[in-house]
Amino acid sequence: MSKVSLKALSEKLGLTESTVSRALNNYADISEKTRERVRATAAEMGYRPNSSARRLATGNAECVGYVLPWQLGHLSEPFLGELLEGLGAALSARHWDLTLAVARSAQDELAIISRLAQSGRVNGLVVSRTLTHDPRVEHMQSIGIPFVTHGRTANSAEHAWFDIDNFSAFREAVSHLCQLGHSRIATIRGPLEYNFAASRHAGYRRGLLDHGLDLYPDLEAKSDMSEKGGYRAMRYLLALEEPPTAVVCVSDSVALGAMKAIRERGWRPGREVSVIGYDGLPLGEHTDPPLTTMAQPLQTAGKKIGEMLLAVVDGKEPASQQELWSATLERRDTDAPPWDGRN
Amino acid sequence: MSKVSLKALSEKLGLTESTVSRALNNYADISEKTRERVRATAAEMGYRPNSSARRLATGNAECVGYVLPWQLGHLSEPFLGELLEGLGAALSARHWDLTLAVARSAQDELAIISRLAQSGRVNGLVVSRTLTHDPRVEHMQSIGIPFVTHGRTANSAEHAWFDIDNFSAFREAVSHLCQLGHSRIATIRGPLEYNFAASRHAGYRRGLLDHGLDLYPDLEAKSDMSEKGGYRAMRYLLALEEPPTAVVCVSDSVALGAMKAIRERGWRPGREVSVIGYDGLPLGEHTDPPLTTMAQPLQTAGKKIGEMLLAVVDGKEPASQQELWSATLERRDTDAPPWDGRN
DNA sequence: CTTGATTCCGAAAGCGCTTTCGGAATACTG
DNA sequence: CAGTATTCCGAAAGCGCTTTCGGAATCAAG
Repeated sequence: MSKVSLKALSEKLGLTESTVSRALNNYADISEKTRERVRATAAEMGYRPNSSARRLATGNAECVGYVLPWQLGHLSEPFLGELLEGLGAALSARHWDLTLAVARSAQDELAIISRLAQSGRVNGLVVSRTLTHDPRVEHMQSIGIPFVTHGRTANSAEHAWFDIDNFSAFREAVSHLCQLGHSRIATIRGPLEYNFAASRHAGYRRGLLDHGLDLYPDLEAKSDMSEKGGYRAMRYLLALEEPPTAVVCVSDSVALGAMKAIRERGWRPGREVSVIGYDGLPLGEHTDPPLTTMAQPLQTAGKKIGEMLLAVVDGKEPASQQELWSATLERRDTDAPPWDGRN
Repeated sequence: MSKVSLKALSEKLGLTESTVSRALNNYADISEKTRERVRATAAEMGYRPNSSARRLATGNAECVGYVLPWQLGHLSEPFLGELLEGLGAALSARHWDLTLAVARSAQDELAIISRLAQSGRVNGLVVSRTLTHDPRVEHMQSIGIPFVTHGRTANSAEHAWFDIDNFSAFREAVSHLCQLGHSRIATIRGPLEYNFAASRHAGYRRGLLDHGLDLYPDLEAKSDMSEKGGYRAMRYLLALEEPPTAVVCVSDSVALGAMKAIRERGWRPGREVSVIGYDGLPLGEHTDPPLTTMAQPLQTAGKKIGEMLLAVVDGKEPASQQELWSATLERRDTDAPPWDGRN
């Protein structure tokens, strides 16, 4: 692999390894002249410091890890690319690496975190899809490795996190429906262990209360994060004696399933039943009809997260690295006033 | 981070570092008894060998890199998750790591490949979305780092690759349309630099020839890999004096755009114009109407690729590590016989 | 011209682990 | 029981780089 070593380089230069090393690392006690000379021949010879050696000597991995959510559904993946790209961008500013920790189970996940952290392979970690009570967070805290979570937790006051304001997003979605004239508004919520699902659900309830509406347990259907789950939940809602005239869904994929159920009944999303999803997936523009959704800004989330992690690694107080962004209503064609039967 | 070192562990055991090391690494010259004793207290003390030290000593990075395609579109990302999960699975069998190389440009990409390879950070690489003439491949070959490409190239005889049989897939798609009775079959093709796009296009042409049909340049619309591109290309096709009765699209996302154009004209995909996409994206089930597509099997592609790369790293002949999988027609609702005007 | 302050570089130790080699202790032959 | 094989472990040298420290050379100041 790496053919030219520090030794080879220094011999060619007629200098000591230590001198060359310091020259390359911009130590002050190297004359500008030799520094340039060193740089030049280093480039010329194609010298690349051996990472392992460097990391061993400095005790710095120059690398952070991203814990890949296991069993991430097809549709939830638009995050992935954006996130990884952003993370990479933030890290490459320092020439740091990004290693992926892929686990097969929650147990496995903890073990992998331990290995990565304690073997000195990474200086920090980022985990996505936090649970309200997330064992990974406690684990990382006890290990003492810098980290930032993508999503808050129950004790997020103590750590660095990046999150979208799920609560406000759903509150706003419900408010929007109320202003359109709806009063029988259902929700299809996700597993409440997930912090984002719990927040969105709380936002839904708060939105109703804001407008003086009552909470009906019947109108709160639960689902997993899949289309199929949304489909089943919507069928349940449609089977109610008095079906809702609108439904807010924990995610776009769940909303997709819900729309399918609505169409199957011979109804049309955005007519008999308004539907609002969450995520702002681009594919929502191509559904039948195009799906109204709460769009979250994820273009630069990854970069932000990366920067936050670097800050924590640099010793910044974790609690100082917290960022809350907002989702915005993206109206397409599935939200409308309650149907009057005509049209 | 890692508190317990080999030294600490060996002192506690009353053994030499070297002995402990060999015990842990299953050397034959360590008695079963002490081996067990070492293992036990190692686990007890929570010993984790320092990766950098180990890598430096062995000269083995125990790590491979995945070159993240830059500017991967939203819709093409379903691959990403599957691929990374699979890669991770294959690597974790050996406790190897996966580091991500994210680039911002083609130039950048080559530089990053060099750095990763020549600094000894990775033992091998995998790159996706190959071009027919891919500079990355030549570069990796010249550097001499093991690699496998996700997609073939012009000189794929010489290296390891994993690919889907794009040619046959499109040939089959066209054949299917012919059997439905279509004779005026168009295509929306992607940028032909991409090997997959070129293959699919060649397959399209071959499919027509198979059925004794002529090739009409007018019916070959070009597009980038986006929905917008598909939209524009379809508008062009629809504006022809005699529009096609069927169109095969280089990807599902392009097909999505095409469907939009068809709907806008007041037609219906699968009625006036049949549409066949490629990828088998799950979201295709939720479009209007559900999109017929050539589905590629990517559940285990990542794992397979990982295993192939490990084989090459192990010294297996790269040319021996080549795998071609097939796509299958997934009929949904956008393929039908030419419309007779009724219904 | 001497002294003290600067510049600049070499020497050497060490990061934490692996691996070859040799030798002491034990076991096996006849 | 001498002699040869085996087991098992310790000693030591490195992997390729960083970093502290000290000293030679150069400079400015008196």
